[in-house]
Amino acid sequence: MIRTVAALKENSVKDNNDMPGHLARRFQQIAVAVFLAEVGDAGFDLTPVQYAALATIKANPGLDQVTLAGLIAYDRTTITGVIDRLVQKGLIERRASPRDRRARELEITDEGRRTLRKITPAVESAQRIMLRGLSAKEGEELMRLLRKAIAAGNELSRAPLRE
Amino acid sequence: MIRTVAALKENSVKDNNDMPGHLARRFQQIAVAVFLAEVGDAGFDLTPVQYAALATIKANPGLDQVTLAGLIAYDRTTITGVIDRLVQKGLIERRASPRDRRARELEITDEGRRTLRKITPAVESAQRIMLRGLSAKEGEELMRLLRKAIAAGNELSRAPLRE
DNA sequence: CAATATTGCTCAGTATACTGACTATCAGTA
DNA sequence: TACTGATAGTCAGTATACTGAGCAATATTG
Repeated sequence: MIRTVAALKENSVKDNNDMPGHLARRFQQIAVAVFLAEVGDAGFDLTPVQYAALATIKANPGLDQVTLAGLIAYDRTTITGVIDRLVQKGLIERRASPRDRRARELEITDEGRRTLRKITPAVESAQRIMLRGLSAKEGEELMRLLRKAIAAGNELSRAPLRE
Repeated sequence: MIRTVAALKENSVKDNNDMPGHLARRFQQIAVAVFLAEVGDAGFDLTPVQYAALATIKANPGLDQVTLAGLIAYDRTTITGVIDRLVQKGLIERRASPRDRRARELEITDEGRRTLRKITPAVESAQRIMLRGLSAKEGEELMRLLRKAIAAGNELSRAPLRE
């Protein structure tokens, strides 16, 4: 099918399916739904955002909130609530940093470690399901293109990735 | 770099960059930021979601909320607020349907039409910017793969696309 | 070392998204 | 026609995201 601006009806808007922004929203919507379904079926109550935060805290013990936000590209005002909920679920601990009294150090708890371990199969299953329409090669290509587009646009959002 | 499960450190989680769900979130985040920046610079205050709704209402005069939601894959509980805001901005009108007293008919106003026309360059510019890291061919391929993955996962979210 | 700038975090407000429940209405059928 | 089920829309509650503002503490600099 021809999909160029010239081919569109006069006065008409580009079809949603030609808008990368719309496709991004739609794919993300499905990705979240699949994640929640798989994780929920496995008996856990954790969102994709909470999972990424938890996994990153485990991999970087004692990191502060801003660093965590940078590692997963969350806004610093968003991370506050995410951490609140992880603390409330007993999966992490938040305590004042001894070196910088502005900062809070984050640490995973044993319960958090246990949850992370048991939840992993469901998370991996979810990643497979959200790509189920694609061949393995296509899935890899999709991820490659997303990574490339994201790298080029990193600084355009308020919450860029910081290594 | 080798990116297989077997190659990961024991006990470690997959890298975020290997998670299609994470990449989806990140790309969408950038897409929204770029859209708001371009549209804002052009002097308009419209979100991606509001834009898609407005464009779809224009293309389908008199449609009801559920049909609109289906055409752009929004949840029916989300569309209520989106429409509220479009009405409040004077871009659309919502009135009771004469045929079905449960339903509301949606119609674009002249102001909405004018806005849509003037905003289009900014919207198209935004779509280009969010793909600026990719060649034209890669951009097309990314959209193709997203469309394919979305088609296969359409029924997995609460708000599937309905033609 | 005092003034200034920057940083870490939080908060209030707004806008998607979704869950689950509810009302009003409509459609199909016994 | 009375009953049943489905549908259109809304609402309350929760969880991302972001804007913009603000406080406290640290870093920088004249």
